[in-house]
Amino acid sequence: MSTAIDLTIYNSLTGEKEKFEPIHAGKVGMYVCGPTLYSEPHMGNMRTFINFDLIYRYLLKLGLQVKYVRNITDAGHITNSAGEAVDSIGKVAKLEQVQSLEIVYKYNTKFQELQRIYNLLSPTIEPTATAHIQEQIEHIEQIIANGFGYVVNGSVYFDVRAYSEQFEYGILSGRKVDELAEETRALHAQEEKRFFADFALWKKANPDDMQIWRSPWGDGNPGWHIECTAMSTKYLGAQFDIHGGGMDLKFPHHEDEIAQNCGSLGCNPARYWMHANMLNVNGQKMSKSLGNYFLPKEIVEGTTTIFDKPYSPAVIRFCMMQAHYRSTLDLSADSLNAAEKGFTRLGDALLLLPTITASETSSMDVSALVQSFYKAMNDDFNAPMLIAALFEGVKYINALAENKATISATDLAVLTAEFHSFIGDVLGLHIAKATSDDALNATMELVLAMRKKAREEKDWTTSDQIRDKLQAAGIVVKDGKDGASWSVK
RNA sequence: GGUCUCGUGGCCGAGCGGUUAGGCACCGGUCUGCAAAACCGUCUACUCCGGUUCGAAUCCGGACGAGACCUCCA
Repeated sequence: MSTAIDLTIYNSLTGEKEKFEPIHAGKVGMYVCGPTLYSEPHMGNMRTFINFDLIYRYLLKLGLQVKYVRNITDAGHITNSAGEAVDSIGKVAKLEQVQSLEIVYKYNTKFQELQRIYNLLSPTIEPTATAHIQEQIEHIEQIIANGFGYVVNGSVYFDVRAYSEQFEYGILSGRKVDELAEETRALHAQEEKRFFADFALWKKANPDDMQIWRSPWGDGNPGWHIECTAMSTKYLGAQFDIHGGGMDLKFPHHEDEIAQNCGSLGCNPARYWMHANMLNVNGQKMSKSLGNYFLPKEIVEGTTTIFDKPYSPAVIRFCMMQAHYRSTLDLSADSLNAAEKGFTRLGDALLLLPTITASETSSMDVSALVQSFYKAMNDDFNAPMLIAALFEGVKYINALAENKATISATDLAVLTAEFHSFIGDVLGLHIAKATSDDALNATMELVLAMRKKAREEKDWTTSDQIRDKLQAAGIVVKDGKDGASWSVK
């Protein structure tokens, strides 16, 4: 279809929508910050991954050859609000009295399962931090050699002041180094740093650390940001096309990634920085520390206390797709119920397509409709606009089914192909077809034939009894113009 | 306190200078033995106050409100 790439992407780096031009024509390198495996990812985490899955899917739809790298953080010391280096995985491991790797393995298994449930395409590579300690060390050595890092007592820090003389620290987040000084609340335990804004590249091992690696500076652990620099460089090169992640990673994580990449290789790692917005609960960001989160599995199984019924992964995905990736989204029972009905309507229309017969001409400009699908997604992956356009198609399809509109054979083929493609391949929504259970199909055929006979004889008691008993068994009978149809609830 | 984002009809949520977003709900209709479902139609909003403009939800200023980040976070 639309072969020319006419994609616009909002670049967090410039704060503007820019025409997307890949470094290598026809190819895209994309890096997205993945989960830290010290707990099960919650629904908010999933929204980010679902959004980047959408982006990945659309890039593929455009015929681009995408190398999508999403890391798995299975080691690393982050710095908490008190300025202390913390190994969050080790912390959980200690609590549960197991080894770090057991924690990582446990939650990775869950994460992989969630990816299947929510129909996320697998990234091209999912590298882990622990498998790239050597690369991280090499980056740190280069940063030191370039004069942007210093060693103190077995730890290595990034020298923000030295860096600021040649590069702009704060280019992504809009922060100014001078202002940061006054803004930052008083921190403890950072007497090793030369400057308050310096951050750890390598942290000397504590006696009770569960995971320790050798380095030129002694035994220790990598800092929180360096793994992404090491892995993105290794798999995508010094500079690639798109770097994504959650909005909350903008500072300090992505800012520091830029600093490390510039400090080591002299360039910003990515041309386009993309940030997905947060999932809110009652107007507040869903987060572990606030405790206002629910798990992606709970909502599918109907075991969260927030919702009184389960929702299918496709409905949740659809609900999320109705909001733009850069907007916050409040997931509520109301919005999910609305999404459920809308999704059914969309799916029904899709299933109606094979029953449509072609005419000489089309009463609608199908080409324009299909172009509107592309136009929506080309505008910074505007999925809500795409869905609105799809519903234009739904109206048309319904009219066709009732012989109130016409479509040519060529247009029907195009519409069918693109409808399936945009719903299935791009939005990643799986439309359930009628059951493939032959035994059930045959049984239902018999039952409905019996009911039809009863109805013809105006035996409403039998007819209604069949309908009600089936409903109780979870099968809904719908009486249409051309006889009854059924579906499993 | 600093930096930034946002305030759209009953709800969710696009649009970001002039045209109906869309979905859900409501209401009306078609269909129907009844019901459900399905389909069609209707409703018509931009926090407030100024300004720019022929024209503003959309741009500028201010007020009020909400949220994010400021070394835990997707």
